[in-house]
Amino acid sequence: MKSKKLTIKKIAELAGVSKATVSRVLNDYPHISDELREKVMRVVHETGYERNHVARMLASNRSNMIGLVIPSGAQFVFSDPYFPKLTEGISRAINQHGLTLALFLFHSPEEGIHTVKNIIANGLFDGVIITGDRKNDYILPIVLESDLRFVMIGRPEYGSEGNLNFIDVDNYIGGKIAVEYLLERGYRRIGVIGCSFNIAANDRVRGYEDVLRENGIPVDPNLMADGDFSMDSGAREMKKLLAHKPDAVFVITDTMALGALRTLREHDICVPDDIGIISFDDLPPAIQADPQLTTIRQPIHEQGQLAVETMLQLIDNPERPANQVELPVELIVRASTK
Amino acid sequence: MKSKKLTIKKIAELAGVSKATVSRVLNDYPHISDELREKVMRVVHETGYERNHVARMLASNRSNMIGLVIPSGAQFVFSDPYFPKLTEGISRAINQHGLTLALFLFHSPEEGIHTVKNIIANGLFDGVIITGDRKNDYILPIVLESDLRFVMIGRPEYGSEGNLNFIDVDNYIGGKIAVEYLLERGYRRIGVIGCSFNIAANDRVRGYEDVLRENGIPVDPNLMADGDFSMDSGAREMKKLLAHKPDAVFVITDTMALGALRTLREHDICVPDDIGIISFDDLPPAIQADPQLTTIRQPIHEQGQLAVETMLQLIDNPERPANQVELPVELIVRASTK
DNA sequence: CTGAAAGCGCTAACAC
DNA sequence: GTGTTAGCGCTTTCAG
Repeated sequence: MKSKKLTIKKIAELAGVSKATVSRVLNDYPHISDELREKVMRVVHETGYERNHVARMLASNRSNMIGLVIPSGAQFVFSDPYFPKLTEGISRAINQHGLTLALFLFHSPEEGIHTVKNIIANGLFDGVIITGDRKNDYILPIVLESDLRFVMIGRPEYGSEGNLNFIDVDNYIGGKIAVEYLLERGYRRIGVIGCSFNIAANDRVRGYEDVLRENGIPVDPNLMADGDFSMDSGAREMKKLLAHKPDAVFVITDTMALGALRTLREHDICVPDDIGIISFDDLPPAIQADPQLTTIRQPIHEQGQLAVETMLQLIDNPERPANQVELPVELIVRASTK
Repeated sequence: MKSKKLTIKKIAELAGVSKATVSRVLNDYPHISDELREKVMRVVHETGYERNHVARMLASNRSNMIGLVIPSGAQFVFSDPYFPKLTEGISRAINQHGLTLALFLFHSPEEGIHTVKNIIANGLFDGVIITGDRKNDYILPIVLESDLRFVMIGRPEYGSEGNLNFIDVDNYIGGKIAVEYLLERGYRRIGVIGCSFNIAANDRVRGYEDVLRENGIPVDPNLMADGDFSMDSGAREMKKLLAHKPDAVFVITDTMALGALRTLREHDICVPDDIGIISFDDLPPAIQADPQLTTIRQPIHEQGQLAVETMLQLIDNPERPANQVELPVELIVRASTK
């Protein structure tokens, strides 16, 4: 237990300079004589002095803390590996830039609203990264009212992009690629399991519809099911779809695809021979599945990285035009399609 | 965009009292006249004033921020649902107590050491929760040197508990229960897939060994495999075990059990008829598995909750005797045992 | 029970 | 280039 009480003042005394000089040295200011810089740094190293974050925050109005807001009900957060992976990517970037990451999970919309209002009010964070591409997002309106800096993971609803910063993924193209591949492999009665309340999911389904139309195949509502991102919903919706005998299904999430696979197994329907399955994400479960999933890979890690970098740019220059990115996706062929 | 610049000073003026009084009201001080209290609160509500966190921190030397340190390589963090669930539980408790949670993931030991040193140095956090029950923990020694408050999730190595605060789970008992159940169901050649570098895993395996001995069954090293918590290691170790023809295996983690199941499926070995599988955790994959896993449930959520509460007690009273808890576990029978 | 005033440790003008 | 001096917004003695 060392009870240090080193302040910038003490360092200044020891080095025989002013507090201001110490501060400048520590903040890498341009015009300082090498002599003083060295003198200060020596004392700093000898004493093991570290600046007090809080005092810096108060004086500089900058905390180097970024919040990660995950409004989705907490149940999603640990039932779908998407969020852990995203968090991991963000954390990596955060560490690289010497920031610290605060995590906000909500267990009810009320909690979310309350917490976000708090974040805004106490002005502790340099900015927040907001995940979730739900339609009717309840967080966004609150944040928009404030002057809290934020970047979104996933796009806002079409038409309301304004000059919001967001990092999205090419969900629409991904949907097209998936269905095009299915057609290419000879599948014809292609179903889809989507999720109506999610923007990304909608985009993927839109890709599905467009490809069918482009190929002169009618879009059959009977072949379109509506899940909720959970594995169970995948299983349930697949069951419904089965009644209409699809020969392939585009499940817009690996996790839901796992559920679909379960249903298929229960019905002794062979994948990929009796029915082809293609999904979206390429998370670990895609490989762990049996058969391994053909899927559209989205660069989750990169999304996190980019979100942090965008945040940093935003902090440096609040006036810069918004960063609106759509990261490319990639077809990964495995064993769930023939 | 409302550009509020409400300070305690302004509130004091509006309410016609001193800053100190406002501060006292806001901090629920005991002896204030109802009249003043009310006057202040009215102004606060009307204006929507919120205290500035940072200023409070500086003045009070308390941040209400708790760090969650997850030293395990980041790959574990998103390949095993354990951490997401733990994080979720902690987050819930954090929110309930009006704290904020900072998340620290490391991508290399160096990063971990550096970050932890930083946490200690800048004195920003009221305390940290440290997960991971690795033997030879590299974080612990650093933290012990400092006066940073911390509570561990998972126990430290035996003999070094001292007066450390930790929230563990009854891994040893869990191991015993698992193997006792296997014996009860008539299995006799029982193998185990453990993990040598993890304390919790060791405890579970110790339970395994002891039950066998207690029942006069020799502990056969050939039936003991060493995984690393990954699904792949489960698959790999099961393959090795197969050479020695176990009729049941206690896999000390759901995730590894999933891997084991994969191997078994590949070899057309039927679970639970040809071989019984029992695991530990009871995470979502346990239900998603085919067959669903008989497993020992550990209360991950509760662990998080307790860790936060312990932290809070520690902050209030640093001198209190250490809280060393072992939460009970529970047998959950499903379909992977006959 | 309430107010005045002194900091918490640092940064950021402003002078020199 | 470097030092001086105000604060940042709040809590917390210390009087009264």
